[in-house]
Amino acid sequence: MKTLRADARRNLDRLLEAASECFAEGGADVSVDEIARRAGVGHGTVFRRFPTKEALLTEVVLERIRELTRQAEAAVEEADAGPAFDRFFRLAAETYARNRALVERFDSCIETEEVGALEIAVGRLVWRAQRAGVLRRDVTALDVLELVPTASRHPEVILDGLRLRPR
Amino acid sequence: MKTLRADARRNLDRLLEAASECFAEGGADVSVDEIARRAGVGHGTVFRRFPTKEALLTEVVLERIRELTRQAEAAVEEADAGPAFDRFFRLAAETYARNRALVERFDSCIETEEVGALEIAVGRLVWRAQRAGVLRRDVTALDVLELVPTASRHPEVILDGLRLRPR
DNA sequence: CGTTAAGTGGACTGACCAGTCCGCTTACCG
DNA sequence: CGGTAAGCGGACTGGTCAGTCCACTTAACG
Repeated sequence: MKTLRADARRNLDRLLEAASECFAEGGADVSVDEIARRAGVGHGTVFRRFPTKEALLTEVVLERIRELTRQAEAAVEEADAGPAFDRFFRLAAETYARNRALVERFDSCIETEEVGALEIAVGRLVWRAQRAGVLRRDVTALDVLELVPTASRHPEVILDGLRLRPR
Repeated sequence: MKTLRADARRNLDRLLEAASECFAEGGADVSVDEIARRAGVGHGTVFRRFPTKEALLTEVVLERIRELTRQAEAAVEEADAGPAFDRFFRLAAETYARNRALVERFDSCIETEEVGALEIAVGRLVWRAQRAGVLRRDVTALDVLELVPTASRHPEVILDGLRLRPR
């Protein structure tokens, strides 16, 4: 993306901000008009930056996924594998709880680089926790990611279910 | 509802059948036209039986909930509380997995008699399992029902999380 | 400044959809 | 049968929404 004029840059930032809020609160069904209004621009402006509403939605969802990836990568650096996994898991659950669009559209992003990177990072977390004997052996990074959405309401139950049972 | 003419009765049955399939497969967003087409009736017919699309959707979802209630009530009669709970839980998870509309609309039915009856039946199952020492004490019937949707993909993890940990 | 290309926003289009209406059809009952 | 009310379905309406277009505005640069 080449350099934008200053006003265009400002509008794009406000647009992404507004879209992020709207999709988080109302899910994928909020109208482009609604988003444009919240950003304080005309809705024609939305379509100059993004060819379709879907493209805008995808960009917003991918940004959330990139954030999760950063969190997972940070957790991998922590000393203690068990708590590191727990912390990431709870944090991811909160992120999902605050982003309806993320829940609704995660699946349609499965094939993207971004989700690939997230899976790798979470895979490391999972591997370390299993190695440390605090996580069941039969779950993969993808399983963990699939469990995250529910975990916002019942984190203790899910985390208990994920822990390795002492014999 | 007074007695319908034979053809009207037949159309109503086909309509409910078609609506059930459509909402299960495509969620709440399938159009009334689509449902009418699948039922082999004109869409005007839909609106003579149900004042709004929402009313039809609610009827379909409530029927699924009544089925779950019957299953829960049957499970309460079983001798062994632990397996009875497990079986119901897995069965409910499958029902959710096959019905998008049920997942999307369960919450909006929370105040209905039907969900009340389901909560009571599941409450009995929960109580018996807790009494038998195989289910954690800190979950309610509503918690269990909230966990069901995820359980279609990872039943072992969720069920393990729900089990009482031996000290 | 003045020029100009980049940017803007709102009017417009076409598609879709829930819900209404009414002239035609048909099951039912005497 | 034949009369009739119940039932039917498709044309129609009004509203919403994604996406296009173009006359106007403005940032950027010499």
